[in-house]
Parts: sequence; structure tokens; C-alpha cells
Amino acid sequence: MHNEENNEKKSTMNPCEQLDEETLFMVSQTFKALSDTTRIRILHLLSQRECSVNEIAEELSLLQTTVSHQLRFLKNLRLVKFRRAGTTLYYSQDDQHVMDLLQQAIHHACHD
Amino acid sequence: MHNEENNEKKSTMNPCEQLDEETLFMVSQTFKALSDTTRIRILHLLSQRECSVNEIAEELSLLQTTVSHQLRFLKNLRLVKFRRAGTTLYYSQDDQHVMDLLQQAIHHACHD
DNA sequence: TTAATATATGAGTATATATTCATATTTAAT
DNA sequence: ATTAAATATGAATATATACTCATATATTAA
Repeated sequence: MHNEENNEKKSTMNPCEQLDEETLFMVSQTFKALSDTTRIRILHLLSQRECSVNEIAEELSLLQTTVSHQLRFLKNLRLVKFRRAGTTLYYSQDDQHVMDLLQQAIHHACHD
Repeated sequence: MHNEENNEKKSTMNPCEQLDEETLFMVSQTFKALSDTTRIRILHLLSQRECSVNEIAEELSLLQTTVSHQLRFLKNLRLVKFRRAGTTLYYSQDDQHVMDLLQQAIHHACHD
């Protein structure tokens, strides 16, 4: 039996075994962002290309204000960023790691 | 510029570029499971070891009925399974892929 | 069969969330 | 300065969700 060694090695490789309050909250927030179909569609679109608010609304058949509200949500979590061009704001992804999580889940869902 | 080649390669590697209704729903459900702090704590515990309902409740300082309700949620999504031993039900993880998503998010949150 | 233990279930309540409508803000053009 | 276009914001509403209490079910032992 090598329990102590194993535990030691495991905790070296994965120092997140005990979930502190802060980590727990961050993780839940991240997944909450990915748990709504509207936000998933927006993020999935932004994973393919930069879009203005109106472009997102048209492409996904959503109201502009719905898109704006969700973009604010995603922006607060720093999952998206934007650049301004005149009165138009172009949004794009800003967290490759979270986009990877989304892509993995989509891939998994597609193949089951 | 190799855009066409890149696109072709990307769509070969990732055949899930357009999200159908069913995939979208599955993905949102999966992330919804991971978006609640109570469920995260339960899944995180079950990623380490098999536990009875009461063990989970004690370990996480939750009411038994709260744990039962959340386990039902997770069982419906086939994220956990259980075996019976007398009157005791031992729950364990049942979807390694989703556990990987959780572990990645925890790791990411811990290191930012 | 009765009692004890472990777990599940249903109803009620409180909170969170997504969407919509109305309107405000910002930028650029005339 | 006005106007138009793009986006953001706040309030209201409807729905979803998590938790708790009371109670039901299931398994085992006496």
C-alpha cells in the first residue's frame, strides 16, 4: 500500500482538493454563465467570430436588449471583451479556458 | 493566408459548429448541474470517494433531504450512480467527462 | 409483525434569473 | 445643435430553482 505517497503525489499534482469558499463561488459563476441557452449561443457565435450587438441579435433572433443584458453578464465575468468602432461595439471572446470548457461539452453532447 | 485550409481542418476536427436544439439543451443541462455550489461540493466529494447519503450530508453540513434532492437531480442526468448495501445507498460518480470539466474549472479558478 | 434506520418524495416558500418594455446614453454625421 | 443609429440600463413580470418541513417508502433486525 502506498497511500501516503499517492496522496502526497496527488495533492502535489492537484492542489485544489479542498474547495475554499472563493474557489467554489468562482466555479459556480463560471458554470452559471454556461448554463443558459442564450448565453451558450452567444458564446458559441463569438467563438467563431467577432460580432456587434446587433449582429448577434439578428443572427440568433434575439432582441437587442436581451443580447445587451447577457453581454453585460458575460463581460462582468470577463468572458467577453469589446472594441468600439463609431457607435458600434464589436464583442469577442476573452477567456479561452472557458471557451474550451464549452467546446468540450458541446463535443461530448454531440457524440452521445 | 491559409484560411480555407484552416477552416476545413477546424470543421473536420470539430463537427459541432452549428448547435442544434437538442445539443444546446444537453449542454445547458450539464452546466446547470455544475452551476450550483451544493452540487459542486457533492460532486467534488464523490470525485474523491464513494459516499452514502448521510455521509455526504454530514461531511458537507447539509440536511439529508437537501442531499437527496440534489442527488436525484444528478442521477437524472446520469452524473452519479448508486449501489445498495442494506438500507444504505452508496453514491459515486458516473460521468468521467463531466467530472473532468469540473476539475478543470476548479484548477483554473484556483490558479487565477 | 413491529420497530428502527436510511433514504426519497411532495408541498410550500423564498430567492434568483431571463426576458421584455420603456427609456437613457453615447457617438457620429449633418 | 439636431438628428440618427447603436447600445445600455432600470423596472416589471414571469418562471425556475434551492431549501426546508412533514411525511412516505424501503430494507433490515428483533
